[in-house]
Amino acid sequence: MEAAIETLKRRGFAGASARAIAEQGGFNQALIFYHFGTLHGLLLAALDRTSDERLRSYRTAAASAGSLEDLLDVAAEVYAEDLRSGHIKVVAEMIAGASSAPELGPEIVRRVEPWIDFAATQIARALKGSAVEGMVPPRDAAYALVAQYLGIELLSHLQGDTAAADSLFDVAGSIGRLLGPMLQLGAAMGAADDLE
Amino acid sequence: MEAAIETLKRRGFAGASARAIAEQGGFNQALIFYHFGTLHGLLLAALDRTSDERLRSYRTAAASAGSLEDLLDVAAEVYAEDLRSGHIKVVAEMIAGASSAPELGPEIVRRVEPWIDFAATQIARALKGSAVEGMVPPRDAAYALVAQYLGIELLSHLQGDTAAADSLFDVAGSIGRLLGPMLQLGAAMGAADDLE
Amino acid sequence: MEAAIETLKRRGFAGASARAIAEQGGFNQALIFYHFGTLHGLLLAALDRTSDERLRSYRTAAASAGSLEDLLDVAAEVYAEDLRSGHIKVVAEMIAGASSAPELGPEIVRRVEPWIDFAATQIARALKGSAVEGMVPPRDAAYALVAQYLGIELLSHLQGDTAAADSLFDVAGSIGRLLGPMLQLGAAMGAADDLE
Amino acid sequence: MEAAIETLKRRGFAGASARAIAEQGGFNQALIFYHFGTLHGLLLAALDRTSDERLRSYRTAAASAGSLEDLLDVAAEVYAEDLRSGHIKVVAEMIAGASSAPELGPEIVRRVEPWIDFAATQIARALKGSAVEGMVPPRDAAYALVAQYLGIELLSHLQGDTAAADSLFDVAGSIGRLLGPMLQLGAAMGAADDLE
DNA sequence: TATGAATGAGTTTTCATTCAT
DNA sequence: GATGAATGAAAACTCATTCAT
Repeated sequence: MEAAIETLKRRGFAGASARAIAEQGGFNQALIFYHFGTLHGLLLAALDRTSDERLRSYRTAAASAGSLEDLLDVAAEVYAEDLRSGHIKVVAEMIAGASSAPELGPEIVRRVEPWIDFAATQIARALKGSAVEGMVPPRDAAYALVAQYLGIELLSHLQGDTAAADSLFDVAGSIGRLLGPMLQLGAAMGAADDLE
Repeated sequence: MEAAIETLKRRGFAGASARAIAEQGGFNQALIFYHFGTLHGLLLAALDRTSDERLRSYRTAAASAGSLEDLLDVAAEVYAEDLRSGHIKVVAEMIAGASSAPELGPEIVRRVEPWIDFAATQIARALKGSAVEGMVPPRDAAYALVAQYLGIELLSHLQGDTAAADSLFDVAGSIGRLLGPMLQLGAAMGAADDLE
Repeated sequence: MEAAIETLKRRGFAGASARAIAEQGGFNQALIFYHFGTLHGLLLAALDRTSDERLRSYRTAAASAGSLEDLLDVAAEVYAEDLRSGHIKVVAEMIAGASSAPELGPEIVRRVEPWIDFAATQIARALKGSAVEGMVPPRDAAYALVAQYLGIELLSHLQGDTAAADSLFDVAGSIGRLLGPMLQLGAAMGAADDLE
Repeated sequence: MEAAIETLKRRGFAGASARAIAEQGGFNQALIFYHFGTLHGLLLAALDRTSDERLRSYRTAAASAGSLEDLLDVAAEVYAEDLRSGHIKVVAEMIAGASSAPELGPEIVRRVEPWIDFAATQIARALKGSAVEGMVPPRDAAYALVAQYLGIELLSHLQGDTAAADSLFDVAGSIGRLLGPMLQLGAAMGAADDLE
C-alpha cells in the first residue's frame, strides 16, 4: 500500500500500473493480485489508508481550535502540509481517475463522504449562533469546500507551482477575520469537545 | 473534434482513445493522425473549440450584467447550462488527464489562463469601490473560483447527481445578496461596457 | 525521382516511405502512385536513374585510363566521390532493402548486372597478357569487386566514418603498384578505345 | 532467440517484426517485451548469440591452421558452412537493417568489432615475415575482408544462388597459392598457438 | 496532372490478469 | 506468501494505397 501511495503521488492514476507499483515497492506484480485481487482493490485500500490517517490529523487539529481564528489557522496549516506531502494528490488522482474506471466511482464516493461529513461538522460549529446560520446549509458548504480543495490541487499541480494556492489561504484568513465579527461566526465555538 | 468532445464527455480522458473517438465519429482511427498528428493534438484542438465557444458565452452574459445580483444570476445560469451540457466535463477531464500525460500540462495551462483572466476581470468589477477592494487580490480569487468550478464538476460527476452543485448556486446567491450591500460589492458596476 | 534518391540517401530504404518522399519533394503522396503505380516502382526508377548516371561517369573515367596505375587512380577517385555524394548509399540501401521486399530482388539484380559487366570488362583489360590471365575469371573478380564496394559502404555507414574506406584505396593502390609489374598486369591496356 | 534468428534468416530485418517472431516461435508477442524490453533488444541478443557461436568456430578452425594454405582452406570451409546455414545472413540483415534504425548502429558496431579484430589477427599472422608486411595494415585488410563477406552475402542472397560466391573461394585459393610463395606470405605461421 | 481525405492492415509497446511452481 | 513466465486485449501511431474531385 505504501508503494501504491508513492506511485500515485509520483506518476498519477494512469501511471499507477501494477508493474509501476511493484517496481516502486520492490516486489512482484503478481503479489498485488494475490493480496488485493484487483489493481483497483489495492488502489482503494491505499486510498483508505491515507484518507483515514489524514482525517485523523484533521480531526485532532480541529478539536484543538476554540475559535474561528484558530480554525482558519489550523486549516491552513494542515492543508499546506498535505499539499506538499502529496496526500491530497492521491485523493485528487483517484477522483480524477475514477472517470476512466466507472466501477471505481461508488467506492470513491464512499471514501469522500467522511471528509464532507467532517467539514460539515466544522462549518456547523462555526456557523452556530451566527447571522447566517439559517441561510447556509452546512453540508452544501462542506461540499463546496472539499471541491475547492480538489480543484486547487488539480490546478496547482497543473501549473507546477503552489504559490497561488498558498496565497489563497492568506486571503481566506483575512476575509474570515473581517467577516467573522460582522456575522458573528464562531460565536458558540468555545467548547471544543462537543464534536462527533 | 465533435467526436472527440463527445467521447471526452461520455468516457473521460482515459476512455478517449483513438479507437473510441473514431468509433464515436464513425470514421477510421488513422484519420485522427492524418489531421491532427497526435491523439493529444486532437484532444487539445477539441478543448480549444469548446473553451473558446463557452468563453464567448460567458463574456456575452457577463457584459449584460449591470449589478452584482445580475452577475450572480447570470453566472448561475450559464454554469448550470455547462454542467448539464457537459462542456465543463471536457475541461475537467483534460485537466485531470494532464496528470497522466505530463506533456499536456503546459498546453492546458495555456488554455485555462483565459478563464482565470476572465474571472479576474469580473471579480475586479464587482470589488471596485467595495470595502474589501484592497484585501482580495482579483487573480487569487479568480484562481479559487476556477478551482471551485473544476472541483464541483469532479465531485458531482463522481456522485452522479448535480443536486448539491445546484443548491450551491442558490446559497452563493443568497450570501451574495446579503454581503453585497454590507461590503458594497458591485458598487461601481453600472457601466457594463468597460470590460476588456 | 530526385526526391526519392534524396530520401534514400538521408533516411534509408525503410525510411523512404511515400510520405517521406512526398515531403522531401514538396508534392502530394498520391502523385507517386499516379506516376509510378507503386512505391517500389518509383524506387526502382530512381535506382535506374542514379545507376545509369554513375555508370556513365565510371565508363568515361575508365576509358581515359591507359595503364593499370591510371585505372587504380581513376577508380579511387570516382569511388571516393560516390561514397561522399551518397550515390553508392542508394544502391546499398536498395540491395539491403530488397531482403524485406522479395519481389524487388529480381528487379535489382537486373540493375546490378551492368555494374558487374562493366567491372568484368575492366578487369579483363587489366588481366590481358598478365601471368594470371587464365587463373582469374573476370566475372568472378568483378562480382567480388562489386560486393566489396557494397560491403564497405555498409560498414563505413554503420561506423559513421569513412576513414577506413579511404585508406583502403591507398593500400589497394600500393599493392597494385607492387604486384602490377610482377604479374605484368595491364600489359596490354594501351589502347583505351577497345572497350565495349 | 532461436525464433528471432530463424525469422531474420527467413524474412530479413524488416520482416522480423514482433508478430512474425512470435508466430515463428509459437508464443505470444508480449513475451518478447517481457524478456527483452524491446524488439531491438531481442534482435541484438540473438545477434550476440550467433555471433559468439560462429566466432568460436572460426577461432578454433584458425588455430588449427599451420600454414597459409591451411588458413585459406579453413576459411573457405567455415564460410561455406555459414553461407548455407544462414549465420552470415543474420549479421548482414542486422547491418543492413541498422540503416533504418539508427539507434542500432553503435550496438552493431560493437558486435562487428570482434570480427574485425579476429580477421586482423589472422592477417597479421599471414603477413608476418612477408614482403608486404610493412605495406598492408592488418586492420585495414581485415576491414576489407569483413566488408567482402558482407557484400558477397548480400549479392548472393539477392541473386538467389551461391555459385559465384563458391567459385570465388577457389579463385582466392589459387591466387593465394600463387602469391604466397612469391611474397613469402605465411612464412612465420608455424606456431599456431601464438594467437590472441 | 494533382490533391486532400480516407482506409485497412500493419507496427511496437503496455496493460491487468492468470497460473504453475 | 511469493515468483517468473505467459497471455489476450488494447494502446498510439504509420504504412501503402485508393478515390472522388
